[in-house]
Amino acid sequence: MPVTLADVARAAGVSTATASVALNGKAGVSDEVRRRIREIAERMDYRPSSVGRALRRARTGMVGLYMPNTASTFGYYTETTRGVAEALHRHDLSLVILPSSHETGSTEGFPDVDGYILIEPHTHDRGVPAILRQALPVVSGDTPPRGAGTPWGLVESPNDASTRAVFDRFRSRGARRPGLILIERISTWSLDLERTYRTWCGEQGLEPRVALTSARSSNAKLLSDLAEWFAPDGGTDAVLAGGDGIAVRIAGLLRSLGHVVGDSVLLASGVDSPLMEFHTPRITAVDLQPRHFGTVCADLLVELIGTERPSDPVRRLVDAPLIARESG
Amino acid sequence: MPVTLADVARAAGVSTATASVALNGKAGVSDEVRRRIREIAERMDYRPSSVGRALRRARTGMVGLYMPNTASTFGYYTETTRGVAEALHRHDLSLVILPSSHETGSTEGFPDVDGYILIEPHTHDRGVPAILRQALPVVSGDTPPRGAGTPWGLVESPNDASTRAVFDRFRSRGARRPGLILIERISTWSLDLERTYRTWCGEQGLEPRVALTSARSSNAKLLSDLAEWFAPDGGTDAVLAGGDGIAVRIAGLLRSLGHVVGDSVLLASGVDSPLMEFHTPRITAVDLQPRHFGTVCADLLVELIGTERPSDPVRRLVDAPLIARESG
DNA sequence: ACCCGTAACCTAATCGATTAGGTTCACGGA
DNA sequence: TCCGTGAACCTAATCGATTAGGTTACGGGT
Repeated sequence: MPVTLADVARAAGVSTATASVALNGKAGVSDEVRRRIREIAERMDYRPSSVGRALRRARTGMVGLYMPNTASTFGYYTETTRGVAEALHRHDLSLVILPSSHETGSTEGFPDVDGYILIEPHTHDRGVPAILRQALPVVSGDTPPRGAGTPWGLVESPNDASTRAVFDRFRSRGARRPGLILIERISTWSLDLERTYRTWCGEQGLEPRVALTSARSSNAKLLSDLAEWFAPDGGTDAVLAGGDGIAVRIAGLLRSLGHVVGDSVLLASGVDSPLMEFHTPRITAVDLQPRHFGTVCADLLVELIGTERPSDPVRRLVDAPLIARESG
Repeated sequence: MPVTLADVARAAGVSTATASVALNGKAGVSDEVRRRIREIAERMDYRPSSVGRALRRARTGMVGLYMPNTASTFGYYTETTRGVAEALHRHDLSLVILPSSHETGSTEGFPDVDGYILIEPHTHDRGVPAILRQALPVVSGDTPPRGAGTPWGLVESPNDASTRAVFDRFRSRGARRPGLILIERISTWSLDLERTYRTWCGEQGLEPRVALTSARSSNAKLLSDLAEWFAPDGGTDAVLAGGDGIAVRIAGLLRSLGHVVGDSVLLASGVDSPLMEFHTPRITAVDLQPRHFGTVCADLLVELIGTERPSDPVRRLVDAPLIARESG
């Protein structure tokens, strides 16, 4: 039994209409009455019901966040989520975490929202096209897979530029056989990394070396798989690893193989995190600025809510600087 | 302009009351009419408005999640959030991420929810008492700080038992001067670790060695701080580190100091994660089962919503097994 | 004195779903 | 035949906030 507008109006001896107008700062009430109503509302600790308001305004004030249910990179999603939540809050919107509808591809049971934010939409995730099919504003962080539909807004990181920055740096530090290690090929991000790397290799006259490993295979398995890859002579002498977790893992395996990270083999991570800064040696990484990325997604969605669907997605770019450290 | 119940009713030639009853499977409609209404609703792709329903039922179907805004342990929060979101979804509830009201201590601007879940409530977080003050069901994952208020439900991990398990294991592997490294003293969890460790030291006739470091201080700083702590003779020879990130960090620093992790110094992490499994050497850790923990919190809250406030918090325990690995 | 404009309020409809409380009608029993 | 009963529907109120569209009453202009 929370305090309703009617309670406040009754206490102030006015109609709900007047109370509403007074509290919302609209014209049509005397300053005197407005002051009194405000005071009474304050004293009664009146909080407008978001439900009543939502019904009338045909806006729920909710934004749905959809992310892959495999958290491949560790701090990244937490940071992104926080960034989104805080930015939305500044606009009086709330963030709802949507369950993965990965297999079902159904938005059944999703709450009513004013728009969606998609983070890292994966190619095989059936929930992604289901969301894009709806007539609501969608901002996608990273390009959705082909055929999934077109978002209203698109927030991108310059993956090509940062990938090149990593490999150019490897090259300038004397690497002759740089390689790339990925743990998945289902996000646009990792596909970008691989494509750019292969192009770069072509330009440099190098043979590309791409290893696809699993986030689940054991260290022993991975060690034997990669032993040849990192063989002392003719092996990979610089590697970009997708994800902060995988970079730490590779660093350990390289030590087991007798390598010195940052010296006999250069290492960089495609995703920066505190872990990269505090690893020994500190690991060179691309800072995707997840928190900032989240706020940009949220702010763009806020702009798009209430507008017509644009003919082409509105694009935003979030810088992703290379943080150079000892490892590579 | 989504399809409303009235649209369906009109198309079926019945009143909204009949349509509502038919679609909700309540008695009072003939099977024939029910079938027809269902079919029409299906064909029109009718989705009940959660707002209209919420207004009438005086339930929003939303649960608020409040977490510390410092993500001290990396994958932990993502996992917990997913667990909560999925469990709630099974009960047709949605999860809203609340912004931190750390400094303001105000729930102003929070959306209307049916209950709250607090994860790791920190001692100095003013949002925690603000939430507990409300007349809504709250489930707290970890005990809230003294004076913050009493939650309706409490989900705990056996921190004492798992801390003891770690140090008993250190002891059985020959450690003589085990120590504890924390990065904060504001969560019940870390306070539990420290208290249990000190008690354990008393029982064992050992001098406790607790180091409080910051998640922000540089490796160089930390290395010089800890050099004496880990001195070859008489230094700490086994350490429990709070958090997966900090454990990896300590592992690196120990290597710099000439130690062999798992041999000259034993290392364990208070929080397990894929990182611990894939580090070289693999790091012994307490598995807090964050995903499961999240579902237990959610399920408990669902039980409590709609009931009277219990005189004492309803308690649930989530097991936290020690995952023994090479490091310690 | 009369008219008109306007500030300051109020009445009532509206958003969508649910539900208490009718109304109708068919059928069974006396 | 008449009444009672209950199934099958319907009407209208309700939840809380907003807002279009009145209704007063007061003041200025002529």
